[in-house]
Amino acid sequence: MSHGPDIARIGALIGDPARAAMLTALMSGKALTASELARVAGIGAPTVSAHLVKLAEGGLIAAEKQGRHRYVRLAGAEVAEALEALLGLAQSRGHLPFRPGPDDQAMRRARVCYDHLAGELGIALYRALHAGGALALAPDGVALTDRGHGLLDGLGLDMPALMRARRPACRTCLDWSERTHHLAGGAGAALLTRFRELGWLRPRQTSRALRVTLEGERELPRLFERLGQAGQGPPGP
Amino acid sequence: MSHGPDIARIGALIGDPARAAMLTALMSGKALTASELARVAGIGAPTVSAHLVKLAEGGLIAAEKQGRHRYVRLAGAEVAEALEALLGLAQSRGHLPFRPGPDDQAMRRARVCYDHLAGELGIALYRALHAGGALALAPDGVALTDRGHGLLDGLGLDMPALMRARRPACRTCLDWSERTHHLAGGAGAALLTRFRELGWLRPRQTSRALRVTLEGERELPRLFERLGQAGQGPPGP
DNA sequence: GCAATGTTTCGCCCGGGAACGAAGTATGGA
DNA sequence: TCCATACTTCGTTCCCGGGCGAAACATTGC
Repeated sequence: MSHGPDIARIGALIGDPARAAMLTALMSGKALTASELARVAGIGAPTVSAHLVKLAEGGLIAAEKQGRHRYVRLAGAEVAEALEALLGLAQSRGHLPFRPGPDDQAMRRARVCYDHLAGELGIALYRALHAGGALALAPDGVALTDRGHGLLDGLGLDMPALMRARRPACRTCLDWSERTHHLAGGAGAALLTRFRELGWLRPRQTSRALRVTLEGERELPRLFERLGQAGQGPPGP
Repeated sequence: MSHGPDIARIGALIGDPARAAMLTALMSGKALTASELARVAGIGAPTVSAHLVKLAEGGLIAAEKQGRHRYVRLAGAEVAEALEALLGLAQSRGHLPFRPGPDDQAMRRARVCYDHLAGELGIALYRALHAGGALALAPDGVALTDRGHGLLDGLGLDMPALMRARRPACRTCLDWSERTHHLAGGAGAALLTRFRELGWLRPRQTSRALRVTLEGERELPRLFERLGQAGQGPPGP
């Protein structure tokens, strides 16, 4: 009898189409209400309620009552990472949605992955940071170099808060559409927030895909180039 | 309606206890026969046959007839990585096996993760390589430095073959028991093979856990120290 | 050839669980 | 206070899918 964690319970939770749709919707990072999830999953309110109980028992979601609404979000970045890994596997195995619609292209361009940026833009950001010498390998993953610290500070991120947080500043996450890594962790989240503050990216109502504004189209490539060129100088520590 | 890959199909495949047991057993990297899988999963031969059809249709396993046996293995490193991610999530969510037996401790010490080393020893290997400056951040993950190339060559790995292969030499994989990264990819696989050739690690019949031989107990820590100290010199490129 | 072993196909049973309608409970607003 | 909204609980239905036994099929060895 083989040992190890009980993978089947989690698989079964994700394996139901309605629950999978709900979890995928929650990958937007937004906290959704039970009735919004019902609409997303195409099922009735009682059924959603039952599903939420199971997902909560399984530790995949966290719910919070607020007035007469019940706001639901993913239980944490860990859950999001595992879901993203599964999305990647599904993608590579050809388990695609009914038909790749126009939304699909928007998803590949830029989307929210729990709380950070994914898709082509997410990859470009990661590559630029890497090229600029902002990232270094740490014994437990990726870490910010001094130069990276300076670059992000220059972008207006609240670096003291980032370093104070319990959450690791840098993580990597396997991007399902690009099949390579993008930046997650506290810094990844802060960067996405900043891009929204700057009006470069806007969330959509219906999907995880992000809309790139005109300013974003102009400024983001410029930023990536600037970050990447920071690496032309002498290498950091 | 949210878009993206169809995560539910894969979840459902993994969500059945029998199939989950089979997949977990296949994480040993060994190709198992249908009847061996039946014993592992505790079900009859006809049921296994049906499961194998589904897993193959889902792209999770690859089967190969050889005489009157049917050898089954995971469809690739991608599948193994996603399963390991799920194992990690299950672990962190407290979805543990019935009781943490003695096997459990062996699993945490050293085990096979598809074709490379995982567990405490896997982490120690990764840390040593990192400390020794053998690994560097690449735009698409982790890469071997020149020094790393030399170190592995010194260990007797067939480096030309490794570089020639289509498969990336370095990947990282999230270790479920240690909650941090270990080395996967071609180099990870080659290192495990080498440790077995050297008689430091031996596979077990029943589980993914590896037995550390007396030589292994003596030589592996020594090796890790040697690798780590390589980094004391001037930093590589 | 025949027996032994390994795997698949077929037919059947059965349980779990997903879904809904209706009724019950909480919250907010008029 | 009374209604509307949001969610949950209960009871019921129904179907999907896992499981097995028996038999068919395939391969090896004697």
